[in-house]
Amino acid sequence: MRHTTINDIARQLRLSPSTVSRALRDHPDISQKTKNRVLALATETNYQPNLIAQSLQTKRSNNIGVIVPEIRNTFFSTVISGIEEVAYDAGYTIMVCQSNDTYEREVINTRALAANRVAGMLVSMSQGTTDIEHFRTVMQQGIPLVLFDRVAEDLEVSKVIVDDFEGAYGAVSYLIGTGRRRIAHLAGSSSLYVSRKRREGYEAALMDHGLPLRPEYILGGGYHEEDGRYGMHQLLALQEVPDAVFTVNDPVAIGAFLHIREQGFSVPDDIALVGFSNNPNTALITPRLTTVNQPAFEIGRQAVSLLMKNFASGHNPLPVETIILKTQLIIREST
Amino acid sequence: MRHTTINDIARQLRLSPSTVSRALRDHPDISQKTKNRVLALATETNYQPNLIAQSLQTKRSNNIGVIVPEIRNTFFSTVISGIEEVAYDAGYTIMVCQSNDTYEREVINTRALAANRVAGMLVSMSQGTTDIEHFRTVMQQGIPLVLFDRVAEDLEVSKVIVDDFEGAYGAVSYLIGTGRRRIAHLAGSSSLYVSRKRREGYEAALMDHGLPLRPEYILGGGYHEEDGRYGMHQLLALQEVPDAVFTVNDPVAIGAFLHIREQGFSVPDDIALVGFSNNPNTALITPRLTTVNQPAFEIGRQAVSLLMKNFASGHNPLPVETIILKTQLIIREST
DNA sequence: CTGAAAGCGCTTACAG
DNA sequence: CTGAAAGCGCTTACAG
Repeated sequence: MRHTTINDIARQLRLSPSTVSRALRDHPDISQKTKNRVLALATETNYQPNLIAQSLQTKRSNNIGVIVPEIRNTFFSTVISGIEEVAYDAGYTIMVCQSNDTYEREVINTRALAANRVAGMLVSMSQGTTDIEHFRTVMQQGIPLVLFDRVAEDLEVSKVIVDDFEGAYGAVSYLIGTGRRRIAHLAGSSSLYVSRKRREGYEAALMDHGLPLRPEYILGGGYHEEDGRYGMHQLLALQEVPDAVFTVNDPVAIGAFLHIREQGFSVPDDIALVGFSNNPNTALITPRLTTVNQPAFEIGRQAVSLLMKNFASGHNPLPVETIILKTQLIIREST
Repeated sequence: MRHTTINDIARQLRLSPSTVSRALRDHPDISQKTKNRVLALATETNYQPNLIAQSLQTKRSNNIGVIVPEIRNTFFSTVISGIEEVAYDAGYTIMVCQSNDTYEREVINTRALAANRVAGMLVSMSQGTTDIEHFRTVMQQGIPLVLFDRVAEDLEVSKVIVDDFEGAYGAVSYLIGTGRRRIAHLAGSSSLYVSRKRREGYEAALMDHGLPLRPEYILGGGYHEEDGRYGMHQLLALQEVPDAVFTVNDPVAIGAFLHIREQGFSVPDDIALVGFSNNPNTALITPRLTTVNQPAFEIGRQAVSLLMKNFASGHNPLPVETIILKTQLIIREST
């Protein structure tokens, strides 16, 4: 017998389990004397309520599910920190899954969390996800869902994002303002809404300043350092090498930077560079990288808060809400 | 009615819940025909077993609790990635808590996870923890526990660590080999076993090479960038400024580096620098930082594996085991 | 091959 | 103020 139960306490005190249960939750009906006896024995036997049993009974869970592409990735781990922070204060524990950027695993993750009857889910989509039926299933099961950063455009669900278009537009406009004319874009995957928005911001900035859109300057790819290296490798092979590169995120910017340096070019003299996210390590590189700040911790906080608002609303579902946080161009030495 | 239950299926098929339960778990007693009917309806109604109810009944949980000082901190988020990877393959989901490096919150975290009746716990201790009674409680409750990286010396429990002494000894010996003689150490908190071991390695290396131990060269502190800055600030104020610094971890090394640079000194010309962990961003700084590699992802993998070995052993507890992973000195440009 | 019954550890109307 | 009973969604001896 490892864990003390309510029945153990009831037996020892010659009370009914109902009374013990009420005493433990400080029900007004119960006499102070009984409460004291129960509490004393509970402390003595190190009683801890079985949350599993409690959840089954009350149909309320104190767990929140989180799915991200990769836990080790500064942006996501910072978001998770923010989520945990707020969840902790509200008495929730988080269950964390990673999709490894694959659709299959994301689907399995949503199933596992649903089977665990989490109170709600917070998801940042995998790069490989185009079918969003699994999210519909989650919602049909009555599990509140909030998407953050990597969201699905055509899913009617609450979201927390940043002004990706604006952020990209501002970054590219700034590059143009510093005299750059041949600005390339390492764009990530077009399957992700967030990437499409950033690309649109890039394109709009060029057009608004009367610069041509050159297809060879827009390269798709992934979101990791190696994708940045590879993309940069391709750009350097061009007839007319770009004089600036705006990347879909910071890891790609860092990969691009490393490749540029290895090839003997200089940032920013030969090529200016702007990333997206403001991961801490962008400030560590020499030259320190210009980047678009994304408030990762705050995204996490807002996402859980939004989710918990749904818990509070009971069974009448709240209207869908999209929170758009402001980005900010952090100008440093790579531009 | 959101989630389909076994009873729903039983009613529709005019079967008993027991039969449905058996059919679902492919029990040999049940006829193939019945199994087919059950499975078909289960799929159609999108039945997902209620893991909560299952856990309560079987007294087995498919959740593993993880407590780290901080989720956003490359080392820990990488360990968590490793944990999730192995846990996922074995059908477990992880519940992640952060102690924010405080004892109080660590205690609350262990309680919350115990109340959730996790199958086991994986913990890296907070800086503020000296009393380890809460871990004893966890063990008394029959919850397998494995400590990693930041472990308690006098707790009889399985652990996954690296050869901290060796790692430190090797790093400092290397510094001595390159001609450095005034080697300081930013040592972290002496409450942590891991820090004491690294410090011992530092001291042993000095002594073995006939160098004096200078108290003013050994500075306690925390584990973050700002602690490195502050420690370095103090070292630079010394009569005789050190010509090398070995730090308890990489964030501290980075803080020290930034302060050195801001003060107009050069790494490694004026001061050589060695960190500990080999966080990815140490390779991003110019000059790239020499550091002691700690296999973070592997630490995570080994820790869960050890934990799961305990699940398998049933109620006869396994002998305590300590896995010591090898470190490796990564020589780069800061030395 | 299938079902009735009991129970995992709780909570909560309903009585008294 | 306290207790008996039912039930949350499952599983598993025990019968038949």
